[in-house]
Amino acid sequence: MVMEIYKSAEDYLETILDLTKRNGSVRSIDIANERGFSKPSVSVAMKNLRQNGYISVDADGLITLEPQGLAIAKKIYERHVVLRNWLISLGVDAKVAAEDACLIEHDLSAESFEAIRDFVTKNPS
Amino acid sequence: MVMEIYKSAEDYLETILDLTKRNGSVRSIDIANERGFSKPSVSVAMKNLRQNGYISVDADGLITLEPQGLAIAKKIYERHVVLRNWLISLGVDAKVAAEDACLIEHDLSAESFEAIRDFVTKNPS
DNA sequence: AATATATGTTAGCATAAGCTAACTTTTTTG
DNA sequence: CAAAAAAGTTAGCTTATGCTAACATATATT
Repeated sequence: MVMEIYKSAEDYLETILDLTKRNGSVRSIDIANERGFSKPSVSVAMKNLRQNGYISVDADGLITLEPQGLAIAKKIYERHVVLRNWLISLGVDAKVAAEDACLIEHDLSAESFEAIRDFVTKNPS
Repeated sequence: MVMEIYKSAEDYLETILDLTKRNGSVRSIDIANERGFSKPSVSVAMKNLRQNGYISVDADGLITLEPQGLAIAKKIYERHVVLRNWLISLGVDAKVAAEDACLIEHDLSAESFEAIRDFVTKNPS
């Protein structure tokens, strides 16, 4: 059975990567605070990610990205950065650009994303 | 109470506008065939759109966009066209561009959409 | 006219993803 | 050390949006 990865899972993995970079370590409560979700919502989401091998959680509750989870997190993170920078280059406010990047970073096909990335690369703002 | 309009509702309204342009008239079954949804799914969705004043349905089952519904349909349709053309101008395959436009046309803020529209207008492919 | 097909509806189910309430467990602090 | 605070979990609810099964109604064909 092929495990499908959902938008919310992608977002959680991206958030874990982001918080790891910023704070050095991540636990459920940090994700809840960062995203504005309740503790139970994050708890259940982490349980799913753990059961599917995307993350591991040590005895102290510290969350680590497993290789498969890290790969997804990096992919979404790259998309986020590229899309945000591209919108900013078109004159969109940085905060709005970041929000919109969050909303579309999951949906774009690889083909479209790569076309945008190439465009941004060739037309630096 | 402010009625919130959901992505699926926006998509249905856009589909109704599209089919009206293409075929002259629309009924539930046309939408089901066009979108690949079951008849009951469309039936329930049309009931909601009707109850919220977005569409009307005559005795023969022909669907008409009411002013509020038409406004939303046009908005999403314009977004679709602009986003699709923009992706095509970046070298994305037309079919993929249309699919991706469908996925992101609901999420973009007005600010980002207008920035893209301006860019496309000033840089015709 | 009778049967077959097409269309529409209702009821009930599934799933993703959030929530609160209530609980346990762990950590901190006075 | 005892009490309080913080963190995590479980159970059960909600909502959007799709589905199938079963039925009703309308249209078309023999």
